[in-house]
Amino acid sequence: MTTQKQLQTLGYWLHHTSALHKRAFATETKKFGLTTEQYGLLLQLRDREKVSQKKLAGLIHKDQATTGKIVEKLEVKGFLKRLPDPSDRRAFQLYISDNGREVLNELIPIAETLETQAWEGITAEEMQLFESIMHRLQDNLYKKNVNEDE
Amino acid sequence: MTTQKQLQTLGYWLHHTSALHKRAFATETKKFGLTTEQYGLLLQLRDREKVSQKKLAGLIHKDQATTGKIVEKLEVKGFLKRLPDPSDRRAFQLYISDNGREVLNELIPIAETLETQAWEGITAEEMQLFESIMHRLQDNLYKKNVNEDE
DNA sequence: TAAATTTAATAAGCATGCTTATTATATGTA
DNA sequence: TACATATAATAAGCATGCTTATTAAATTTA
Repeated sequence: MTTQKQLQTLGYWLHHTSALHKRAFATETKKFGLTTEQYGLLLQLRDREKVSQKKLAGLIHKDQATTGKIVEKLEVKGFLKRLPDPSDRRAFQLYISDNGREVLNELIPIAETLETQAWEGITAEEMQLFESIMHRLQDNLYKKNVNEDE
Repeated sequence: MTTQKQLQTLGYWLHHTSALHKRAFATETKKFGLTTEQYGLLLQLRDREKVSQKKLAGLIHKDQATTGKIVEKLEVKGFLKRLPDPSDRRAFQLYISDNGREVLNELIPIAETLETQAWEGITAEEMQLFESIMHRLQDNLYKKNVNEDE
């Protein structure tokens, strides 16, 4: 609408829409006290065992330091366990806990409902195209991140 | 690809793609030391005068506290000025500074180039559809944020 | 006008996210 | 084996972003 918006369309849309989604998730799941990031991390652990934090960081597309902080919080809440890696004393082996599975069982339907509501009025074809465009955007942006190491 | 991804498709895509864009912007503009948020805020001030922080927060879709922090950083860097509002002693009137305009003149072409590169291989029609889907997603998510107050 | 309520900005506390540095441990090479 | 290098995790510092509380000033109302 304004000239300004034109100038930062993609960044504005991605960031703003992402923020709206994050806020909606927070509202819906307030009583569980998990952020979208903690939820996403737990999901990755659900069907995996002995994952190191380094490996997990790759799975959730975050850096190791950030991943470590989120893991720490989930451990304090009792939703995952950090066991020593017998073959590498620097590393942990992460496991989701029973409490973690239980909270996921509550959160997953909420996340799915939110997902459904977010896509309301959007056809399957449109979703597919959206997905395909997102892939290309990610590829293009990923190349920019990788190629230009200072 | 995995079951996990299915479960948080939208949140994952929005957040991850947004992060890729933000990192690319940071890489390209490293020497100016402005974040995407600071850039977006300055853009909003470019063609406006006497904007309060409250008003500005609405323009950039952020809360007042966060907006205040970003304004503070831009003021320290000399890219905007905070003058007292003569009609309301609680409020400021914000103005972009000459230095702010100069840094925008450097940043805008970089942001535009990044935008072009991000959309590479995506047709004008696809962009339009993407935009339209984003609008609907935002509408749907916005309703969720507004309607369910506690 | 006086008291109650609202409002603009800020502060404090916490979570994510990035970068750089540190520590302890592994691995590779001489 | 000894030394150099690489690696997993953490710490510290800073920015965004949210929530709740505070302060001073504005507005409403009684």
